[in-house]
Amino acid sequence: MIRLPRGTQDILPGDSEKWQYVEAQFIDLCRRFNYQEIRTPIFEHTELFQRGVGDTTDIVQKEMYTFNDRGDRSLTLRPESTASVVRAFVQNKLYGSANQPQKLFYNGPMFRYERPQQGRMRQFVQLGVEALGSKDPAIDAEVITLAMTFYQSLGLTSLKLVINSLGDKESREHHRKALVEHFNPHREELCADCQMRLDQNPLRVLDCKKDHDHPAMKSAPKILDYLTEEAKDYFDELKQYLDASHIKYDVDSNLVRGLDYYNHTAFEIMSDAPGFGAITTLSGGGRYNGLVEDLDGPETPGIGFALSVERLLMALEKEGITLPVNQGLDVYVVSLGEKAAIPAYRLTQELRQNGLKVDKDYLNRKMKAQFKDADRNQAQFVVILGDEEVENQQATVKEMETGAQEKVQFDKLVQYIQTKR
RNA sequence: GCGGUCGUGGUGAAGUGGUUAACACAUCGGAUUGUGGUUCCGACAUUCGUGGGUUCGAUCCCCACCGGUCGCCCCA
Repeated sequence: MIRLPRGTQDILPGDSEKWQYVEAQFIDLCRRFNYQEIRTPIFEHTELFQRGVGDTTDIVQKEMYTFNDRGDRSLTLRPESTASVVRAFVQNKLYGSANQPQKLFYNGPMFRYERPQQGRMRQFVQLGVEALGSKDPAIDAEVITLAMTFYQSLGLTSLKLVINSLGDKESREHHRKALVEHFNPHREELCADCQMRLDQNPLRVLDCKKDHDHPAMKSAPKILDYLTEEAKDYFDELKQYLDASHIKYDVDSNLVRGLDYYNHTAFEIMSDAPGFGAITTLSGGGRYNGLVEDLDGPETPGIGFALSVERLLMALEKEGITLPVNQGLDVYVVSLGEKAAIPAYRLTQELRQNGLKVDKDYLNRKMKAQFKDADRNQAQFVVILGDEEVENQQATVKEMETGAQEKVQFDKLVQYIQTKR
């Protein structure tokens, strides 16, 4: 038997309805915020991610699905969407449009070669938005609000929004220097990973869980203390906007995002619902001023976020929230004997054409078994057709909940059901 | 990529080095020639993730691989 590749999953009936529901809700919310959908390819030139996501990131260094096609081009299954959206923005000259800022949303599978575990797949689905062309902190707040509103509208309550500012280029330079100076004397006491981070990306040392309790960690210089006036004002304004819309948040000066392109605003939304293991991050995002230029576009600020549908569904389950899906049939048509076969089929179609959700038996089952099937499908009505009904052109209609049944002329059947349901 | 743990029917799960692999749910058939969600009776794994090895003999022991899961790393 051929099994599916590691880290992928089949989404089967019973679950697929949840996916459809969640995606539909997201699209609806994006429309209300006036974000429009963009669809970009699932694979791109490898170089896009190397330049866009950053060569030093884990994603690029060890998690990409990269292959050469028959024309010997190096292509990569997208590990995230921001780089692709920015590429499309530049290539299609969306910056030239009168429609600024460009507010875009997307929905699709992403691919990362990682060791799978619950909530971490090699193919996973992200919903996200990108807003390009504005550096007003109000739009940062809007993006964060959109994310929080989405989760809340689905009924989630165990949410934790964490925000931080990574500052602008100047702030980061100063902070970086301070970090290196601060940690260098303690170099030998830090874990092996941190020793490497200290050279490559000192900011990440702050994110370490192993050395979390090291005294040097607590006294480490905080990025927030190194922000330029401008960056500080920006962060303060963002907080004011969030406060004004009653979005609760924690400021965590150790929040560092894994991709190179982030600056200023960074945020994560986590779930502290009981039962979650190591993975609690539901979504994350931030500002990426400079990325458009890095990808050969004109100077354009941007901010966005992405959320994982897999983790969202997990969170809903952990909180015991059931989505309003899987409604039953309006009508199940039971047919008995050869004479009823064609009339039953015809009536089934007629009911469907009138907007009703209808099914019938296709296994030539006995009446009892057909009723069980109707039950399994939570049918509100059963229409019974046998020799007698065909003879008189009258169906026997049974309302399942009450058990009451009546004879109804074939040509009155649609109307009868529509008025009774 | 590293470490731990697990892998028995559609599902949840017992079990043992030796020819009957429990049990429950689901499913199907019957009791009840045309009526469901109740009850009773019956059926349902030549097979225990895959491959190899040890053995007279392995689902049970050993090895490898595959897959799930947990932790680390990192993230969505």
